[in-house]
Amino acid sequence: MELRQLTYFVAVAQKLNFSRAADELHVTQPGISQQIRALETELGVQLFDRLGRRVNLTRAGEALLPHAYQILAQVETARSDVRDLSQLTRGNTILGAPPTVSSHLLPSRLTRFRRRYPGLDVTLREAGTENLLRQIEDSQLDLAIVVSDNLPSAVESAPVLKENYVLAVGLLHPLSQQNSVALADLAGEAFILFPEGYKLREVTLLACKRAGFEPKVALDGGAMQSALEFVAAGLGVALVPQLALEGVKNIRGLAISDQDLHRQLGLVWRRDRHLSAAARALRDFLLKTENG
Amino acid sequence: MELRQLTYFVAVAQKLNFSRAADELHVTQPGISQQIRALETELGVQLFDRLGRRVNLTRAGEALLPHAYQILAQVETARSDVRDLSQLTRGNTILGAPPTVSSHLLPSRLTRFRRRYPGLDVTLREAGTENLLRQIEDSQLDLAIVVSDNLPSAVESAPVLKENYVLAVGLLHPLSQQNSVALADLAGEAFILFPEGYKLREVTLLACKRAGFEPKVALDGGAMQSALEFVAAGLGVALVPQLALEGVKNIRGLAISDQDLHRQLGLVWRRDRHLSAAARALRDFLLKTENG
DNA sequence: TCGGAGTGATAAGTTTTGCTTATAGCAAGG
DNA sequence: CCTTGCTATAAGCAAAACTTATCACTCCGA
Repeated sequence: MELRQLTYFVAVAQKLNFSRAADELHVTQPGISQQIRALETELGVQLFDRLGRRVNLTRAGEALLPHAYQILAQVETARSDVRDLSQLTRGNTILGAPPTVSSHLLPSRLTRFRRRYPGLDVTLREAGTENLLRQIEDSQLDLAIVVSDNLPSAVESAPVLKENYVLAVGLLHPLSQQNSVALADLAGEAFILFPEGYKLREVTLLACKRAGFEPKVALDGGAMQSALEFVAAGLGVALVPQLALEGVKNIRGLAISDQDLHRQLGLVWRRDRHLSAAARALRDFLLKTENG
Repeated sequence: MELRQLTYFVAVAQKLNFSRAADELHVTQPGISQQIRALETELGVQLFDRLGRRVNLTRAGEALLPHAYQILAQVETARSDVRDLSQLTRGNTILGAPPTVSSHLLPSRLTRFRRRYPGLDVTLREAGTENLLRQIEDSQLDLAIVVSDNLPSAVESAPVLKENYVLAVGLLHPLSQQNSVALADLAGEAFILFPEGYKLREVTLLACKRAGFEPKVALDGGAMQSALEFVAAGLGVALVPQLALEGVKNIRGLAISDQDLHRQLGLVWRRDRHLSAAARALRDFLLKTENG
C-alpha cells in the first residue's frame, strides 16, 4: 500500500471514472488502472466493480475509502506541522542567560520578540556561564548568552555586548560623590563577594590582586540581589557589571580608572547541532536588536 | 512523503542509528540515508542531527515522529479492516426473498449460517420476485431467492428448490378427505387470490384457465397469512406453494393430479457485480445446505 | 441495428526511483 | 595515533511507475 495508490484510489472513488481521475491527477489513465490493480492485488480484494463503462465501489472499496481519506489527511497534517515549525509560525526555543542579563537585558527584548513572532515561545533558564555552556553542549539549551572570553570549540558565538565592570557603592558611602575610582585606593574597603562558579568572583579577586591587595570580605556567597542590598545599606562595595545597576536605587556605579575591567557577552550555540528555525529567528533577533 | 520514507524515519528515530535501522528493515545503510535525505529535502527541514557517530532527532523530527507513527498505524488498520472483510471475519450481506421462503425456509438456514460465521451479518428483505429482481439489478440486494423461471440476463442464478403448488383446503372442507384433486373438478369452488405482482396470482388464474373455468373469487388481494386463515376457516380454497403450509394447522394441502404446477426457486445475484466475500459465503452456504 | 463516442485493460517501451556495492570522510575511544 | 563505528556519496543495476498505442466492450443515438 502506497500513498500514491491511496491518492489514486480516492480520486477514482470520487469520480467513479478512471479517466477523469487520471486527468485530475495529471497522469494518464493506464497509470491509474495499473496502480489500482496493484493495490487490489496486494489487498487481495477488488475495490471497484467495472461494469462496462460504469465504475462502482465494492464493499471492500467502501471499507477502504474512509481510511484512505484519513491517512492522506494525516499526511497533510504532518506536512504542515513540520512546515509550521520551519516557517516560524510555531516553535519553542530554550534560551539560557546569567541572572544579570536575564533580568536586565532580556525582558524588553523578549517582549518585542514575542510581538514580532507571536507563535514562537521562549523558555528562559538562568544560570552562570560555566553551567550554561555545559547545558549548551548537552543540547539542553538551544542558545545562551554567556561571558564569551574563552569558549569551548564545540560552540559558535556572536558578540552581544561589551560591558564594563563598575564599583557599586551605597549613596551614603563617601566614595559616592565621585564619578570614578582607582581600584588601588580600595585596599581598606569591605568587599562583597559572589559565589564560586560565577565569573564575577574571579574577576573581583583578580582585579584586587592586580591592584596589590587582598580584599577584605564583608559578605561571601550571596546572590546578586542580596549583594546589592548590602551595598545599598552601606555594608560594603562590590564589583558588578554595569547592567546589574540599571534601575537600582540607592546605589551608584563608579567607573574604574586604573584597570580595564570589562566582560564580553556573547550569544552561543552548539556548532554541530541544527538550530531550529525558531532558534535561528531568536538568535538573529537578539543580535540585531542588541547591537543596532 | 512516502510510506517507505516514514517507515525508515521511524526506524532511525527509534534506534538513533542509521545502520541498525537498515539491518532491521533488511536494506543497506545507504538506502536509508538516501530516503531520509529525500524526506528532509521534500519537507525542507533537517530531521536528524548527525553529530559524528551520534544521531539525534531535531525539533522538526520530534514533531514529525508522532505523525509518522499515526500514519503507519492507520495504514495497518486499513489493511486489516479490508482483510477482515475479505476473510469472512466481518461483513454484511443483504438477502432478498419472497415471504413464503423468508418465513419457512430461511430461519433455520440463517441460524446455522450465523453459527458458522459469527461475524457475518445478514439483512433479510421480503418482497415478490419481480421486485427482488429489480433490487438485484439496482445493487440494493447482494443475493435473492426468486422464482427463477425466466430471469433477466444481467443476473446469474443457481437452483435452490423445485416446489409443487398444492391446493390448500380447510380441514372441514369436504375435499380434505382426499390426498389429491384434479383442478378440473374445482370449477365450483371459491378461490382466494393473492395480490397483483405475486407470481401466485398469475399461476392460479392460468391453471384455472387451463382447467377450463374462471375461478370464483372469495377474497382478492390478501397476504399469505390472512389468505391461509380464510382457508382454515373454510371460506375458500387457494393454490399455494407447498412450503407455505409447513407447520400450519387446520389446513391440508392436496396435490394437483391433472396439471404439473410447480415453481423453481433459484438463488440469484447480479452477474457483473463483484460479490463480497460475505455474500459469496452466504451463497455457497445456502446452496450447499438447501440441496444437500 | 449499426456506428461512433466513451471508457477501462493490456502491451511495450521509456523514464524515474530505489537499492546495492564500494569507498570516502569523520568522530570517538582505546 | 590508530582503529572502529558510523554516515555520506558515487556509480551501476534492478524495479517501479509512467507513457504511448491499441484493443475490447458498452452505451447511445441516427
